[in-house]
Amino acid sequence: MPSIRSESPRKKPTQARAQHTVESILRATAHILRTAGWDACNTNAVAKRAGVSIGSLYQYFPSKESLVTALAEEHAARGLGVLMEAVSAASGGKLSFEQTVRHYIRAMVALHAVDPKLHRVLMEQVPRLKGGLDVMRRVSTPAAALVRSWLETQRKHLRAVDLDVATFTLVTAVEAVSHLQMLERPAKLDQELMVEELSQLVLGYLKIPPPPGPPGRAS
Amino acid sequence: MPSIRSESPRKKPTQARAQHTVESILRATAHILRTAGWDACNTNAVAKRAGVSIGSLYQYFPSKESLVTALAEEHAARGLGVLMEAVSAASGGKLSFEQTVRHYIRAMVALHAVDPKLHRVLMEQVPRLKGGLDVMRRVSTPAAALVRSWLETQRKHLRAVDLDVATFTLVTAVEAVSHLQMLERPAKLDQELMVEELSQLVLGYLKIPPPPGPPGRAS
DNA sequence: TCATGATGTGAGCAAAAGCTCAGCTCGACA
DNA sequence: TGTCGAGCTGAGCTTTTGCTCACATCATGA
Repeated sequence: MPSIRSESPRKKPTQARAQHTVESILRATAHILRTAGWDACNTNAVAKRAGVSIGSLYQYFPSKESLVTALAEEHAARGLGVLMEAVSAASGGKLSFEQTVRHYIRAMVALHAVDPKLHRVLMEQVPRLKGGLDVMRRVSTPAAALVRSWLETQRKHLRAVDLDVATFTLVTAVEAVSHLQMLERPAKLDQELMVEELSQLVLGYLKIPPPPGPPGRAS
Repeated sequence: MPSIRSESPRKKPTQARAQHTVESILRATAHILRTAGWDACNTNAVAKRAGVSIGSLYQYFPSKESLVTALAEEHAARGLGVLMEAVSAASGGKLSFEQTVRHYIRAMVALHAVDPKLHRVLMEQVPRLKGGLDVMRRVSTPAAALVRSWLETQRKHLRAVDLDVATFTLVTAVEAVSHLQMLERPAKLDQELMVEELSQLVLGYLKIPPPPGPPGRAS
């Protein structure tokens, strides 16, 4: 394993044939990561599954890491796209605060349902690859900004919170819970219930608490 | 990399000298994982850092995986111990519901502060190792049971929730948020604030909501 | 003191996997 | 029909690394 050997930028595919080759390679990588896991994902196996020679693979991806990173980038872009779509769909002003939260959460839960196994492998392995942290940041930063700026417009519904802190807490919690739910699929906990629970979690955290008094509570 | 070659149980150390060897090996493994990461953690490097020969390492750990798994087991046991301690410390009946939640969360946040880098590597890599999922389960199952059984005693403070679902949601969210906070250390978000935010998150999710009416809220 | 088993050593084997390169095919264009 | 370059091939080189084994050393009980 010669670690970092060549970091020269490889040629970009121009002809349709080459586009197809690159696409096959990425699809094969995703398939192997999803079904056989990180350890089984070596460049020879990817090339074989893609139906191209190992040499072709290295024509477009200078290293194994760059291959996985490229796949992660694609995966991340898709995720960010879903979030942006959800935001613009909810920005008509027709939905209440509560309804909007539920809408976002439903989008996130649905996103995690798409390809949870691949998502897991990428989340676990990409951060330690060269450039992997950048890939992660290129999604998480705008995603957080999107959430934060929405929260900003909803100040009147919120208790006194620091928006940065609240964004961090909410994004992390929603991501983690919906991710793990997809992987472990606990009995009783289907997607729709998950949306409900996460909405409770988020709303309970954000909403203005009632003045203490009447409602039955002890201590 | 001969994958699975020998799975024979290796001898358990009996003399003090051997105990020390085993301990050195585990400490070296932890050190390398923490400071140099998963890729740098090969058996030769571990042996070198531990100051023992590679042969000695294989006398006690039949494979690289068993070595990491053993470390994970130790790490996990420590974590479960902290939780159990927190539960017994809070079981005097002197603390209110809110105070107890805060007490648990403080313990969890403190736990994640101990060795976050190592924790991250183990959480990311152990699940895919042979027997790794069992190690994870041997902590997460009793931990969840502990939380669940406490919630059960607090029914009168809770809104109508399925305890299994609530346990899953809370444990996952608290773990993920405190873990990520330690790794990213966002400005503004110190440990004490984290405890506060997570307590808000958990209490907002669990507590009986107020009857709709007077308190200022829109929509 | 000696025997015996536990413990420690490290050169080196073998397999895995990243990656190269010399030469091939294919297709667009003149 | 010929040229030229983009694209494709796969045997095999090289490095890494998990792991073995023949031998040395240590500790303990008789």
